[in-house]
Amino acid sequence: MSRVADPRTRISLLRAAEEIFAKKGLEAAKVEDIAKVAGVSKGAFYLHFETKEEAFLHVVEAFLARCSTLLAQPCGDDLPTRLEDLMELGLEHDIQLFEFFWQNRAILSILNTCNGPYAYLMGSFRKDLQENVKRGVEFFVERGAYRKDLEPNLVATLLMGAYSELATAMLSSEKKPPLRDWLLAARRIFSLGLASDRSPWERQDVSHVSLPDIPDALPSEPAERPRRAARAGRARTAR
Amino acid sequence: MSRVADPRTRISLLRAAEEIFAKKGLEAAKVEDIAKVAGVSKGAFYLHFETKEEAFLHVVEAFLARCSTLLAQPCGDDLPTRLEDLMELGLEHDIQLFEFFWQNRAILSILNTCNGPYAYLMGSFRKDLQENVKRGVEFFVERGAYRKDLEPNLVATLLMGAYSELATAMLSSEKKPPLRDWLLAARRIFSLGLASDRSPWERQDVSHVSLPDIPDALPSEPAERPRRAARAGRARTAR
DNA sequence: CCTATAACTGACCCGCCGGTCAGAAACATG
DNA sequence: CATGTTTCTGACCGGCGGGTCAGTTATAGG
Repeated sequence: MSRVADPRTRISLLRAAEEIFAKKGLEAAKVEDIAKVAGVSKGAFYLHFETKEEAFLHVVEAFLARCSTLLAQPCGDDLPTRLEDLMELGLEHDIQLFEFFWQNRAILSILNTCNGPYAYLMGSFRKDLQENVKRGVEFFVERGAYRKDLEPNLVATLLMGAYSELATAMLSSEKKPPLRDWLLAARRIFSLGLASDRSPWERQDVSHVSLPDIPDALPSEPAERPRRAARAGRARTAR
Repeated sequence: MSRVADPRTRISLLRAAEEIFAKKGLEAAKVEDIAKVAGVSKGAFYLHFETKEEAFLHVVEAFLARCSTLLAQPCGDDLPTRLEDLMELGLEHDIQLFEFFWQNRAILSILNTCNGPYAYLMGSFRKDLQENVKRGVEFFVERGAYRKDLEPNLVATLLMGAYSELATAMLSSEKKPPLRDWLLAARRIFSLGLASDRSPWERQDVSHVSLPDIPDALPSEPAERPRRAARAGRARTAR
């Protein structure tokens, strides 16, 4: 007995939420819009989510969870011993990660819109990353590949910033950039910058790498006037 | 004749706007709160600004304008010729910039809260920076200090990301960090990473540099429940 | 002190949007 | 097909907060 829920409803709601939240941010996103994009009524939305915030958290937290598993560096004992192989492995890991980011770029761009009470989402994400990168740096320092005098937290901050900026550049790009080239070039620069004397990383040509001329490709819509209708006149006086 | 406007009113309104916008973001900030913090009525606010958005733009754009002038690199002809001096000058410039950021950290943190139709603010800021950094890189490449095979846009992206992450770490710190140490360490790493063979930058100890253990010092208030009162029960059913 | 003018106040207005609920529609089962 | 059960609809509610304006207060000038 009883009617069975259309399994596509929930999924299209999540999809739509992803899209609208990414475009407008949490506050400015309207539940009606989400429902409309999903092709159902507002009532249906509230059958699947208690509040707008719950839907938001559902989308974001699910993404963060998937990120966490991906971020877990392969730090077991089956690591190659040769430095070159280690670097190669790291590069592949980077590429895989960025590939994932590209696939989920809509959700990723939501993270930037988390303000005020939801800043902790972005915060935990960063912390996760930072901790991870820091461990990687320490690993290489211990092995003597990176200089001993480096402050792992500082280096991790720089690395994280550089890579997250790369990710941002990717987000604002229409078509998928040459991730391998980008990440290889980045790794080269940091390898040379962090290497200890006895690390034999040679310089190589990466001139074929292309980056959007300037990442001005921000898909900024023509600034649709927000919320309420604009006022008629100017401020009354008082300068 | 006529009453003269209390000159402190406008200023305290701007101050208050800065504070509230930084704390809540544009959407969640309430005009009443701004007025209350400024110690005037809501009506007074609307004597000085046409809309909430206008006040927001006023605060942000004024800051961006000041940034622009600071960002203009000293690329005249009175530049020193020795590479070491050039680096020293660049470092001083970095320090000055970060000092400015520290002084204006409240406004700076507003930029992150610009979403949707106001994303272009952050966008133009980044573009400005990127363009600037890129020119710097090209300058060093031309002089033979950096490798010729580097893609200036890619390098600029990495640099910008690294430094803006540093700035973020600074923002989430209670007391002013040792900017000179941070920036010196960063410059060392990138110098080594970008240098051409014939650049003679020696490695130096920077182990005394300290960075907050992990920048978890995000001043995230205990997640004050946003906007409307929460609902009582759970979502009705539908799984 | 009187008057004109502009700054300032705060109670009020009103549209938007998060959330609700009575009823319609869909489906399973007998 | 009748019946019970659950999904789904969409008109509706309520309150929050941006914006207004009639009235009050401060000041300058006469």
